[in-house]
Amino acid sequence: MKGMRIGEVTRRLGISADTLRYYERLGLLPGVPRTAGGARLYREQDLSRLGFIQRAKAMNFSLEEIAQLLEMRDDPQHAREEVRRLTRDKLASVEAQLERLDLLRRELTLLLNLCCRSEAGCPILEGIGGHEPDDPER
Amino acid sequence: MKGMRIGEVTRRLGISADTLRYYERLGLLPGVPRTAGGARLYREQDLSRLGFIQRAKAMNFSLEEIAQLLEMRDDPQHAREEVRRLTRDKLASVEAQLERLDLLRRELTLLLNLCCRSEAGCPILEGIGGHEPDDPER
DNA sequence: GCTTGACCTGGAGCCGGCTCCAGGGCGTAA
DNA sequence: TTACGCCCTGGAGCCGGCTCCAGGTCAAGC
Repeated sequence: MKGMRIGEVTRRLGISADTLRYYERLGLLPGVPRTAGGARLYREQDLSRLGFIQRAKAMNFSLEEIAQLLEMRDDPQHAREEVRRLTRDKLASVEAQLERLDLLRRELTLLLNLCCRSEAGCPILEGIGGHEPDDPER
Repeated sequence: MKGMRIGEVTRRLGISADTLRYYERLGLLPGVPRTAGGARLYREQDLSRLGFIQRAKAMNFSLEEIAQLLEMRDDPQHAREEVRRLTRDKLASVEAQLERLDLLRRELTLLLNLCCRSEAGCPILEGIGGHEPDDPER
């Protein structure tokens, strides 16, 4: 047995067959051999590559970025600086997103706390809206 | 003058005319009056509604959620519980996202630090990949 | 009357990342 | 031989939130 078929891979890695074929079309997974009948036969290195893709995805890298990382993985000699740059950029964007979300969290928390204390009106709607709702009578 | 035309609104709020019409199609902005010639005439309450939409968007509410918030804003009597539920849900999802991102930030930071110290190999690629890259020779 | 600019409409296109489908082939078992 | 399950392909559809386009109307200025 020189490899496993696509159904086996979906069972092992939890990636759908459609997605596996999609990755191949994108060029993320080149050179997967076939049976005489045309079925894909994934080798160990193909599974390893797919694992890499899954972990990079879990780190919020896009498929395009993952394609770059894979290129570097295939040729690590001249890659270190680039990998670091990509990683630094990703870290920066993650940190920016964290900051935005943290601000958002504080605002939402504040609104909820206000809402618990308020007797009349809805502080959440007012908090978002600034002022009174539309008055259709005027 | 009973209102401003769409170009004026885009200048004031920074929302494109296409987007304004799109919001109207979605039902977020009903009942905008027209000139005899068919041009939209936005009133104060329409601008206020658009401001509400912008702020809710900045709080990561989707347009669908914003539609619900607007309904409640239009009828605040029976809305408080629902607004609070929506806000609580949003807060929960923001917190979950924050947690994921914070983990990610720590992993990326760790990889970058490793990379600065390492002499051979690329700890980032190895960190994502687990083990050796594909060997095309075998 | 003509040009210019702002506006209108319905519909298509874009992004990323899948997901689904029709219509076929391959291989094994009964 | 027929049925079944797995696999193949190219292409379309989906999500949200716009964005763009062609072709038309309206209003003001010269």
